[in-house]
Amino acid sequence: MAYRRSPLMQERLADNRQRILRAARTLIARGGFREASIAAVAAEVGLSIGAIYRYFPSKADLFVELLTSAVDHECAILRAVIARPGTASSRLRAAVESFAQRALKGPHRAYAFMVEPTETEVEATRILCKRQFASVFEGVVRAGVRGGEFPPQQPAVTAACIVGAFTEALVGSIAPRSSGPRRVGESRLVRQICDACLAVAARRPGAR
Amino acid sequence: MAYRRSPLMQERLADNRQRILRAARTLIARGGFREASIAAVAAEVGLSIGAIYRYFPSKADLFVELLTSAVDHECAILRAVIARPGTASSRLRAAVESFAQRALKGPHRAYAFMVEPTETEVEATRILCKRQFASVFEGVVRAGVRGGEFPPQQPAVTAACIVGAFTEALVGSIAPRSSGPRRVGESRLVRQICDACLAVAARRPGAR
Amino acid sequence: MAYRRSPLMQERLADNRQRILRAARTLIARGGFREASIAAVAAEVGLSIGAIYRYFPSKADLFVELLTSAVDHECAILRAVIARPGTASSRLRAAVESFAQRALKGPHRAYAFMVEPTETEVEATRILCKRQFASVFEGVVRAGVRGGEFPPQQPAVTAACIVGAFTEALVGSIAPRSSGPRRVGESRLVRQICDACLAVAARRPGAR
Amino acid sequence: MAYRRSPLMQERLADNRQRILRAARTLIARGGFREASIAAVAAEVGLSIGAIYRYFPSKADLFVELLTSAVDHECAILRAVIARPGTASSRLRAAVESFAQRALKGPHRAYAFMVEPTETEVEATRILCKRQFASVFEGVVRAGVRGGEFPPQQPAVTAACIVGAFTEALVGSIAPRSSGPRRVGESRLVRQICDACLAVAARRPGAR
DNA sequence: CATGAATGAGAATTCATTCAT
DNA sequence: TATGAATGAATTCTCATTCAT
Repeated sequence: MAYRRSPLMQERLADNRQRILRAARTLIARGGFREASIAAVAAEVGLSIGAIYRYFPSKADLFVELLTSAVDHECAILRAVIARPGTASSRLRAAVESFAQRALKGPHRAYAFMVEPTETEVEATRILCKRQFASVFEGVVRAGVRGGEFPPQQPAVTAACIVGAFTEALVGSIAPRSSGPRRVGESRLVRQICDACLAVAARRPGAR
Repeated sequence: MAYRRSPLMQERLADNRQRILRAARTLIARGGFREASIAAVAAEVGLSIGAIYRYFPSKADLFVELLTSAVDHECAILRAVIARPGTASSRLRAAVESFAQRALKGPHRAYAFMVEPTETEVEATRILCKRQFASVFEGVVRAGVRGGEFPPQQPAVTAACIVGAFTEALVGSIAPRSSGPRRVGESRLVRQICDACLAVAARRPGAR
Repeated sequence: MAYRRSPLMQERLADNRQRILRAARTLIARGGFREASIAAVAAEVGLSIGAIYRYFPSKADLFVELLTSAVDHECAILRAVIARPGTASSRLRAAVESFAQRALKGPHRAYAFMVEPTETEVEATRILCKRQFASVFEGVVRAGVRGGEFPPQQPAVTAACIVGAFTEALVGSIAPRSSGPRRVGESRLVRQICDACLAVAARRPGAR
Repeated sequence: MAYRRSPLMQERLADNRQRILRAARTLIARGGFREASIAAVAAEVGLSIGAIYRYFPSKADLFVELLTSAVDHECAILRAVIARPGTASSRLRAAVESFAQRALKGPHRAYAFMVEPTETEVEATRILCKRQFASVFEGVVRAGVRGGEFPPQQPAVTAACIVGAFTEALVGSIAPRSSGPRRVGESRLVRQICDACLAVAARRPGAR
């Protein structure tokens, strides 16, 4: 006698998880983690506060998943870019360029994901994510070393340096309130960042 | 006329500001900004909450000063290192090495100062600090370019990449709870980071 | 679909705003604004502190609304009294009498609303309220002047004097802790106050 | 062997009480009671916080005395004005005019003394002060009644109405933030206020 | 006798989480 | 099963008053 959920409704329900994540992303893009209270997320999705807790056991869990999925997504894109044929150098450059261009599109969001803090639990996840993120780059570097394109090195360290380099260079021109005058010349910025990252991988070991 | 403070008391009073800053640093090192509530700081110094406000008008002021002084101190050291005679390359390497070695001593602290987020006001200060920090490196890079040691480039971007590279490489292996297994080989890590940073400055402009 | 609130709950909820206002009024009547901390109000309603903030964004807002609604209510009554047919004199007298009789019922409350100071924001509202209040009287005075019943004058000043006169005369015999012996003869007091207010409006310009 | 206080110093000490009161008055004139914390008063006099407590057992006591002395002073002036020869009417008018002109000179201070709130203890004093203040006016009114110049009435009520009338009319154009456009025509305002107050005393009893 | 650092008891406000309906 | 009102603990900040020196 009860109403059956219409397929549409069913899809909507199945979708709720995604919609919540999407809403959280929107809020973060709008005003950083600080603006993304559970109440705000609920309002943004059009669900009740309680409903959020039906899908995520705690706020931390929500944000952990958010971070994880964002990084997963980003990594997938980068892996695809890297999988294309070409030298390690060209693929590394393409990956950095790809990331940089996306980050410059949605500054706030990139900032939050890369840098802005939250609860301890989320923080821990961010570190894991960064590692995962770095490991994508580690892949090309390692390939380049194997192929003799890059000199011997610790690819993990190189990858960390690369990720750090472009993050910092982007965040510097991205961070909130940094209504910088240097917003111009994005394409030049991107090129320089790519050069820098490539140089890190292609570096020649220095003096003892 | 008036009572003179006993030397002991006088020292204690003059010291309180420093003791508060020290306590805050301790707490930050222990658990990040998150653990450093005014109440916690007060407890750590052995003062009342109200007493903290005799020395700092607000929590933000306390942390801003903390950050500022830490960065000032760090910058002074780096500037001294950079001021020594030698090629731009050797001086850049020396600066990176110097920073890296210190960061590896107090990982948590470095993390909090470089990366961990806090209130908006402090965050804004961090951005300024990072710029100041980067400008030190920008100096050597610029010198190297002028001297023909490094190719033409935007020193500001290079400096950001360098700071990002070593921060990430250090903090990545350092971040809270990351009781990593890779704690080994610190000297090798430092060497690689130095190589990477030098490479960024000495890079050859790429394709396109 | 969703659970429906029981009518009882619904009423309770709809009522909470009013209950909070009522509680605040009670506390003010008991001990002035000073006794009406958010905590006290919460305790009086039987809600948690946080709950108050669901209904009012800040303490100031609560009190501003309290003041505004009290004055609105009072003004509505007075306007009704004034709207009745009759000479300007009789209507002015009726309004003052009406107010006086009500004020004598709830002395403390009248005191708090007319005189007791609070936070700046509320204070600002009180000034607006007083003006609104005075403007009601200004209306009759102006009518009386137009009709030749009262001599030419600045109705705004007259209204302020009238409001001041009856407030002081009432509050003076009313103010907190003034368990005065003069509580007697209320009807005579009211009559004298009415006479005084009428005289202000009907006054003949003096020397100079 | 101890240093003897120089006469100058002695005077200074004897004066401290007055200097503290003066400082408090200054602060109140500058920003109302809210700005007059014990620390601020101490700073203004150039004494230590502790020293204030040597002269006044508590903050409330300080402000009570402040209020009392201000009102005493004001009353003395008014009494002198009233003591001059002339009809009750002319003397009443002169007193109101005298007060009004002084109030318009130092708006903030008058506001604070007449209206702005403080601790309960001070509040009680304000009421006493107002009564004392009113009793000065009560005097002339009574004289006028006795001399047949004013009709029979309760002089206490009349006095309250008079004090209320001019206070309100003045405070209305005086209250903080009321950067009113009507700051003009002060002499006209004063005249109207005087007329109103006289009318209150000279009123004819109205309808039953 | 003076000093002013220190206290400590509030005050307002925020928000993740729970639970009666 | 969904709701969102209610909770309550945490946090920052204020200030009159005390008391060791």
